[in-house]
Amino acid sequence: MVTDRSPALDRVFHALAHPARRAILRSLADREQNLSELAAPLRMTFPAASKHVKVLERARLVRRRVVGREHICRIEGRPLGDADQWLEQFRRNWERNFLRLDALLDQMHAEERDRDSEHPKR
Amino acid sequence: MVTDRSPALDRVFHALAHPARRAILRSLADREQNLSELAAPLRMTFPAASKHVKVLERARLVRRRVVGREHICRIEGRPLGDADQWLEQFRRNWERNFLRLDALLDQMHAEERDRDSEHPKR
DNA sequence: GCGATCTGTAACCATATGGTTTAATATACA
DNA sequence: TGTATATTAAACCATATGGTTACAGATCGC
Repeated sequence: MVTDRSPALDRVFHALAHPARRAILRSLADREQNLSELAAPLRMTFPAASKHVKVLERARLVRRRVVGREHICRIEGRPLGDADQWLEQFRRNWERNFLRLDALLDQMHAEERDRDSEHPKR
Repeated sequence: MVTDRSPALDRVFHALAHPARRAILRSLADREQNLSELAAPLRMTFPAASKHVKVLERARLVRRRVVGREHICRIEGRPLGDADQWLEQFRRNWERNFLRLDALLDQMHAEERDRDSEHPKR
């Protein structure tokens, strides 16, 4: 069971809530990249891009290793799976309740038909 | 194709990034509820809870209709599906690249074996 | 060693977020 | 008509966010 009270989930969804950070993730889906490579396509200064990577790291969506002067980043998939799982579980729950509502409506219609056949209008 | 630059997606993920808002959604998954009912279980003042509902509305995750003095809220599923879709597409992409990496490693190992068989060490 | 490169840190700014308290508005009810 | 109820709005506060510029450290290549 995925609870709503989860600082980890807070950080993951917050990390996903900015287009620059989603772009960084997408960029990293192809291959590992260092900070300069990640920052280049973003229309902002390097420090701003660096902060976005830090947000992704706090959410554990990205890990970095330092090689010489380069900081090489890669995606960590598990937290993304957590977000996925929350959404999927939620959606399932919700759809189940929709089905329940449908069943209720069917039942009401059936009862209505029963009443009509017992006490025909005509 | 889901793009990274999407204010709608920004709002959805941001809305999901707070435990109170996830709790509200979960509560609404069971049944429609007015603001007082939604606010009751949250450990915060009514106005604070009301603001959270507004955030969910801005993300189009929740719709309200006014009946007398009550504001009755229900979930709107489509934007949640968008988030789901982004995550799913992203995950698929990422896993595909992982498979590609596996294939590359297999290929490298195969070439290594070929070299070894052409030039045996012993 | 020296200059170019990759990154971090600090200081600053405007705005957003998440909460509070208090007051105002509209509706239901007796 | 008056009172309780459901909700919004306004004012305020502390902190976070997202961006900038300027500077400080490492480290690579010559």
